[in-house]
Amino acid sequence: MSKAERTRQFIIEASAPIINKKGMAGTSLTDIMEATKLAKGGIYGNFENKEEICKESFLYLRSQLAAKLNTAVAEGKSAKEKLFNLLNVYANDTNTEDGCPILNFGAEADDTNPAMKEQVKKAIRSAQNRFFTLVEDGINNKELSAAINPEHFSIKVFAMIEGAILCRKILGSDDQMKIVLDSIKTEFENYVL
Amino acid sequence: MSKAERTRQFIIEASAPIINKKGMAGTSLTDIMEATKLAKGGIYGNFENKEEICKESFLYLRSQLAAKLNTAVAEGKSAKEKLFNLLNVYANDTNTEDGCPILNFGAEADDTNPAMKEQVKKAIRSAQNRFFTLVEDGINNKELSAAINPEHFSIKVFAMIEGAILCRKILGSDDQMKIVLDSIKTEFENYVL
DNA sequence: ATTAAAATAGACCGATCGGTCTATAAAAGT
DNA sequence: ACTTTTATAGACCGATCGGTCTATTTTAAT
Repeated sequence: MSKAERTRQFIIEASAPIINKKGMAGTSLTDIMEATKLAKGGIYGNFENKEEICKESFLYLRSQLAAKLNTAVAEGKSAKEKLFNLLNVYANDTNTEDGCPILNFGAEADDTNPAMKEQVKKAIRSAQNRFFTLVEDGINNKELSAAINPEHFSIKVFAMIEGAILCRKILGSDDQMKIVLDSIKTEFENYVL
Repeated sequence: MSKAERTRQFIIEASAPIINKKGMAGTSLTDIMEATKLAKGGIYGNFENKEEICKESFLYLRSQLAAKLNTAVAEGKSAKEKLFNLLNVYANDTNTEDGCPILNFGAEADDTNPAMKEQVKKAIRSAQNRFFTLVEDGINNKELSAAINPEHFSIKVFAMIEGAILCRKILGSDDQMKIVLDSIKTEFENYVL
């Protein structure tokens, strides 16, 4: 990895949490310069513009979270264990400390930034697909009743979790997240054979 | 209503949809001047600063949506009808065309604007309470089984709808919203006596 | 160690930001 | 109709915005 590549990566990792917190429009280059202790030249030698930093920051946050979620699933031995592990990642608020990047970037990008919106779209599909595959595999393995609809379940669960993340941030409490996750678990249990 | 009061209200109504779309940081005074066809003096004669415009815009959007939702509930004759009417408001995307203000303002305000965050908190509580009261009344009226937990139900439903609004905006499709709302209806039916 | 290439600092740019102030215009009270 | 009060236009402000460019430093190849 060349110096520039390392610097580029360093800038992304330093900027991502700030942009996730303050938003794309709300984060200035000064913020990024302070976080990286780099001057303008150091930043713009590695990125074309601020938007590129935002995009790469989102992709970084997304991949970081995805890695945790995928590991959680992989470590589960049964469909139930996989789902519960997965939900527990969301339950642990240090994993989405500054809020879910899908929610943060999505809410800002929807009407203003089509390229970003497209990236968020991919992230949503991928997150939902993680639930979908888990359930579908469970059915195929005869671990789960065929009565569960993988598509509907994955959509509902993802929506509920995103909503709960919003509530957690604004209300400043885990209570509702716990209720939501417990309810998902309870419903899921009905389909475990 | 004095001229100033009317102008103030006019500014709010013209600004609210823009701020809801582009965000607080993303909306400039130039945007507001263009939308209102007013000069700086006209704006700042009626508001102390941009933040006040943002706050009032949120309150306006919130009350507009709340009015629709409350009407929907009021027009229902049974608990079931009330809930279904309520859900149908969310289903109709013209009502949350530029996204739910709770989601838009909440995602932006959480880490940067404590005063705004407080307003969003109230809005969440109020939205959840609408579901809660509806269910509780239904139980008291013997319309609903006491097996339904009003608190859990209201939290789950609110979270799911907010998540579905996000998905609708980003995915550009109503499909997931429909699935979510249908699923809420189906679950609710289990408790209708 | 020397040199060629790559990467960074930071002065600088025009544009735009939110916000102020005064002179004018529009309302409203008499 | 006249006057006083209120409200708005728009020039103006310093600060900050994202971004460029060159001089210098750092890295890496020889």
